[in-house]
Amino acid sequence: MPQFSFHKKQDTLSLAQALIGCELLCETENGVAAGIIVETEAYLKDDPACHAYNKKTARNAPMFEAAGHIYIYHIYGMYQCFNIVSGKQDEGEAVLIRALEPTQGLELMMQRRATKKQNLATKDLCSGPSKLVQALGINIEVHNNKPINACEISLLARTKATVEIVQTTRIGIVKGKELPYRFYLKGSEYISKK
DNA sequence: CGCACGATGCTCT
DNA sequence: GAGCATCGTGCGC
Repeated sequence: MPQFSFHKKQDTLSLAQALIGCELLCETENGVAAGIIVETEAYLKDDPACHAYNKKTARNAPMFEAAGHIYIYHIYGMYQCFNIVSGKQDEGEAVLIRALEPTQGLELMMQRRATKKQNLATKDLCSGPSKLVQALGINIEVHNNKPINACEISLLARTKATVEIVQTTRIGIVKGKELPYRFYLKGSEYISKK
């Protein structure tokens, strides 16, 4: 399986689309879990919703690394979100991975995502940015600021020749709400709500 | 099914 | 001290 290759010239919006259909894997001591990326959001440097919009800080520092680095942050106290850094070095852009279609390690994902309710449906395992982080066993302490494909997390090239992609505004933000920077696989039942 | 709300703590002002 | 790129539960239909 060929790895996804990052091109220096590829801008963040085009990367956000290029990632749709690629497989994301995470290997831990418990095994491998993986899924096809079906939903992404781009965060650009002149974008008020972007974590790198103001200043470089301890939290957003990974966003200023080279394309292909991993940027993970804490949100709402109990969750984490996973991004792939894009743009040029020091530009501060990234793509948020919002949903996956589970492919490997379904049993493992079930255990990691277990709640009070039993038998979580496959389509609910990775249908949100923090859900997929849980399901894959991604952790800020372990994976933040590492280069993808040179650590426990791998990104494989798309196997289908073409995919149909829909573009909309982003979800769950207030600033920059009108910008059409969200992309998802047309017709997928694995994307996050709305 | 949809909607409203509370949990929970890191990050930056 | 306020805000936050979220999620699960509980309730009403």
